[in-house]
Amino acid sequence: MARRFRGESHHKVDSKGRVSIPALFRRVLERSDPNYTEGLNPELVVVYGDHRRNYLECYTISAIEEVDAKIDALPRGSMERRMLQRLFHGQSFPTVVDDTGRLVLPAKLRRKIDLDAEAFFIAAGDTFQIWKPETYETEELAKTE
Amino acid sequence: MARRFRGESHHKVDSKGRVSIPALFRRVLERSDPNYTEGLNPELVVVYGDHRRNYLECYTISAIEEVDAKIDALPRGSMERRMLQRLFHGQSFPTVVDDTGRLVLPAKLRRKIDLDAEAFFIAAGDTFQIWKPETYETEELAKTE
DNA sequence: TTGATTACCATGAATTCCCATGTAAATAAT
DNA sequence: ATTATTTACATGGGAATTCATGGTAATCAA
Repeated sequence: MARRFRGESHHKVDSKGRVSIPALFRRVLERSDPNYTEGLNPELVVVYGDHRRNYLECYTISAIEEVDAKIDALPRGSMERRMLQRLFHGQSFPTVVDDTGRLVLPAKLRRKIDLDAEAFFIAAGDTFQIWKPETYETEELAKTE
Repeated sequence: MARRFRGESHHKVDSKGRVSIPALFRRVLERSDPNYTEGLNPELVVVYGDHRRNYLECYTISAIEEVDAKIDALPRGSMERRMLQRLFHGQSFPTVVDDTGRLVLPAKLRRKIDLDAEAFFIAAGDTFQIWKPETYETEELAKTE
C-alpha cells in the first residue's frame, strides 16, 4: 500500500487530548518515516497555521522533509521563505504516535480548532487533516454541494 | 485479456461483509496492479462518495493512479482540487483482494449503500460498481423510461 | 504540591487469518 | 465420447489479532 492517505473517519477525543489515528493512516505514517522500524512508533508533524486556519494538517516525516527542502531552496530573506518558515517551522508541532496508536493533542491545539469530544479525520493526498466535525460540515460541505 | 472490466453478476455478502469478486474482474485487478505478481493479491480502491451516491465504484491501482496524477496537477487550493481530493482521497477505501478472491466491505460501506445479503457487480469500463440489487433495478428502470 | 503529561494496563468489538466444503469447469484417461 | 481426476470458484466457520477507547499509576514541571 502506498504512501498516500485515503479515507475519513470520526474518533473520540478524551479529556487528555488523546485521539486514535485511523489505523490505515498509521500504516502510511510508518512507511513514510525513514526512522521507523517494526516495534517503534512513527513521528509526524502537525501544522496548525495562523488564526484563519480551523483544522490541523498532519505531515509524514518524508512529506515535511520535502517541504523543508523547498523552503531551503528559496532565497534567504525573501518574503515567501519567511512566510513558509513561519507556517511550517513556527506554527507546527512535531510529535509521535503513542503505543496504542493515538495522537496526543495539547490543549492549545484543541482550543485552536475548538475541538471537544470528537474529531473528524480526512485524507488529503500526502497529508491528512483533523477537523471539529461541525466545522467541517459547515465549512466544507456547504461550499461544494 | 484486457484491462477493461466486462460482465455483471450477483454474489452473497456474509455477516462479516465478505463478498466474492467475479473471477473475471479479479483477472483485471491483477493485470492493473503494478505491484501484483503471481501468488500475491491485487489491491484496489473503493470510492463511495457522498450521501448522494448509492453504489460503490471500484478502481484498479493503475486507474486510481491516473486519477491521483490529475489531482496533483491541479493548483493547490483550487476548488476543483479540493472537491476531487475529498472524493478520491477522503471518500474512498483502499483495500486488497483476500486469499479466497473476496473483498471485505466494512460495515460503514455496506450501510452506505444499504447492502445486506446480496451484491450486484457490474463492469463500467476501467472500473466496476457494486450495487444493492434492488437499488440497481429501480434506478435503471427509472432511467430507461 | 498541584495540575499536566506520560507510561502502563484493560477490554469489547471489529477485522484478519486459516481451514473446510460443495459445486462447477477444465483436463486427462479409457 | 464418457467417465474419472484435477483445478478453480463461491461460500462458510472459528480462532487469533488488531483497533478504538477508557482507566490508573508514575513522572514532570513550576
